[in-house]
Amino acid sequence: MLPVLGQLVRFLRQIDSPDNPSPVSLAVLRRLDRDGPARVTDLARLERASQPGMTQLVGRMEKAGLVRRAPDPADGRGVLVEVTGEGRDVITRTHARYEATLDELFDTLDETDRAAIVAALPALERLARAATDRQA
Amino acid sequence: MLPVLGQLVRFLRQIDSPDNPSPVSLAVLRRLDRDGPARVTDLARLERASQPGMTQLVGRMEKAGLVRRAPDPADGRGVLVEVTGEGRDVITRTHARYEATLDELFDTLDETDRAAIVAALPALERLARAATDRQA
DNA sequence: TATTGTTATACTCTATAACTATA
DNA sequence: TATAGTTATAGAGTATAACAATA
Repeated sequence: MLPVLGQLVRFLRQIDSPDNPSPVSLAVLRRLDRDGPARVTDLARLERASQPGMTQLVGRMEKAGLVRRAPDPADGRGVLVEVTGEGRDVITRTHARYEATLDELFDTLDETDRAAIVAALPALERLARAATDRQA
Repeated sequence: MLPVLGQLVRFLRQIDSPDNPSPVSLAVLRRLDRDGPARVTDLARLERASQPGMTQLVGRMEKAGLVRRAPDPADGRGVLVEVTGEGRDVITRTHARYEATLDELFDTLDETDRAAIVAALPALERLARAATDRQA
């Protein structure tokens, strides 16, 4: 199972594009889009990155216009990171690109295989959630 | 489907360990173990890396004792890269670690979900192969 | 000339340690 | 003192360009 997943994801990652966000960057964007603004410390913890690493990533993303920083009104030490419209566009474009490639591969399979994968998706999603929860 | 795969694999990658080979490094080790010695150029092509990148990766792996280099008797320009016993040990340990973690997650699912995933594995494997073939 | 591999160089990403500002 | 964030610095990983050796 493991080599299967590894092959798939390394392939997806190699889909080149002008604005190819790193996996962590995309994960941060998706999280901000889904859950709203978050502090650097929380992003670092949730994405299993160091706090300085997250500061730097957020810095690069801000420079690229994907997020913006604002002081946390509730805590003078804190910073709230928020996704921008351009950040949301990147999420949309990246997902569209990946989905298109996946669909293309998917179409090379026969009906039986496609049905088996579709039937397993909810279970795989729960497996992924178990993995995520285990981290926290 | 994509976020599911992304979550799973990023999680697996975060399993920390004293000797955590990079994904490409592990892929090279597995290939050498499965198919025998290979030239740098072929490894670069097969793993979608640049030739200098593969030279450097093989250099690091050789330094770590995972592979050895030997002149290609059939071509004075070529170098044959071969996995060592220690390299095979790393494959075994890494897979064991990953499989153990996957099993642990797997056990949190109910019987229906587990069956669905098991049933989809051959299809997922063909999907991964389609991805790999598309590269070549 | 073409191919194999390496070296030179640079850039991205990430980490640990040291520091600043606020609680 | 503890926490939030940043800066300083270093290392892994990978790329393109230039080079050396062999076909």
